[in-house]
Amino acid sequence: MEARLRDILKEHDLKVTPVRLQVLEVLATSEVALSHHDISNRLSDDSVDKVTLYRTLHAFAERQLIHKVPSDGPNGLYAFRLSHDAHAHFICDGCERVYCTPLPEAARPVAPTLTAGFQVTTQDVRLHGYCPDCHA
Amino acid sequence: MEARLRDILKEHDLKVTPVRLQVLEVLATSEVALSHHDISNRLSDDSVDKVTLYRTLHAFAERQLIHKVPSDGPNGLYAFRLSHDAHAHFICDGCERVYCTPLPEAARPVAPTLTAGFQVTTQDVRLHGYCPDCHA
DNA sequence: CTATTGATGCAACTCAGTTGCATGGCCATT
DNA sequence: AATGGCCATGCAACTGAGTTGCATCAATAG
Ligand SMILES: [Mn+2]
Ligand SMILES: [Mn+2]
Ligand SMILES: [Zn+2]
Ligand SMILES: [Zn+2]
Repeated sequence: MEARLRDILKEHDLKVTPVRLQVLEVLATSEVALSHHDISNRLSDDSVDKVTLYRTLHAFAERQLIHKVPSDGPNGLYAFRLSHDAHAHFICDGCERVYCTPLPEAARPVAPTLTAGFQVTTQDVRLHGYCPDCHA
Repeated sequence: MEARLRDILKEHDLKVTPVRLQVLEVLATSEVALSHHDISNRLSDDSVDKVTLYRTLHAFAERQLIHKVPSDGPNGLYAFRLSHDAHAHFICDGCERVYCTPLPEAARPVAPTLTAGFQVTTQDVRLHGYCPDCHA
């Protein structure tokens, strides 16, 4: 496990450190997008400074190891990047959790020609609803 | 103009006040989504308290007069609600402005059957690119 | 093993947004 | 037109996310 994480960091030109290994493990094994607070809580070593965690997240995002997820709430969410393809974010209106899911080719909106002059480069879809746990 | 704004407020069961009229005018005449700071700057009466403005925005959003736009940046954006239909948000990667635009029926992603158990109720699309002003 | 570079920790700060409370203005009733 | 209830407003103080500067320490190259 840890050997695999070491490799991921090296492949992205990131120095291997205990903090980074832990943070990466938390993100790589989570099914949902996590906030700074969430991650901090899940770290086995609870003495990691908050600033260090922010900087770690920035470094990971810069190297495309993770990505920041647009959220409705006030604080940022981060998720491990599975693929670079267009994907969707499923936001559960029950538990507020955000699932980062692949989006079938067929369900992708074709970049529409909006009002003339708007040039679309990338797009992403946000789905609201209820996750398995919250399904009424 | 102002008579029209008064009507809109009344139709949404909101008491008519000078602050609300001004804030509504700013939002109703803007082509792009605005932050608390943006709105504050555009108010003719610059003595409006920031808390009052926040509460005004909450009241408007609660009554569906406006809606909060999911943004990448740290602060919230608000836009006048044109229709209740699914629509897209165009985010200019040049000037950072967010345009709230209708989305052609054909370009709407069909709620995909994700992993079993996820129930989709609503969806919205985010488009990144360059607006007319920033078009290279 | 040593040197360099960058990762970490700590303190102080900025900024968005919130809460409690007192005052004042909108509007319904008379 | 005057009265009064209710809620919109303003002010002050607070919370919480995220940032910046700087000193120290640890990961890796030589
Ligand atoms: Mn994602
Ligand atoms: Mn919108
Ligand atoms: Zn849920
Ligand atoms: Zn632009």
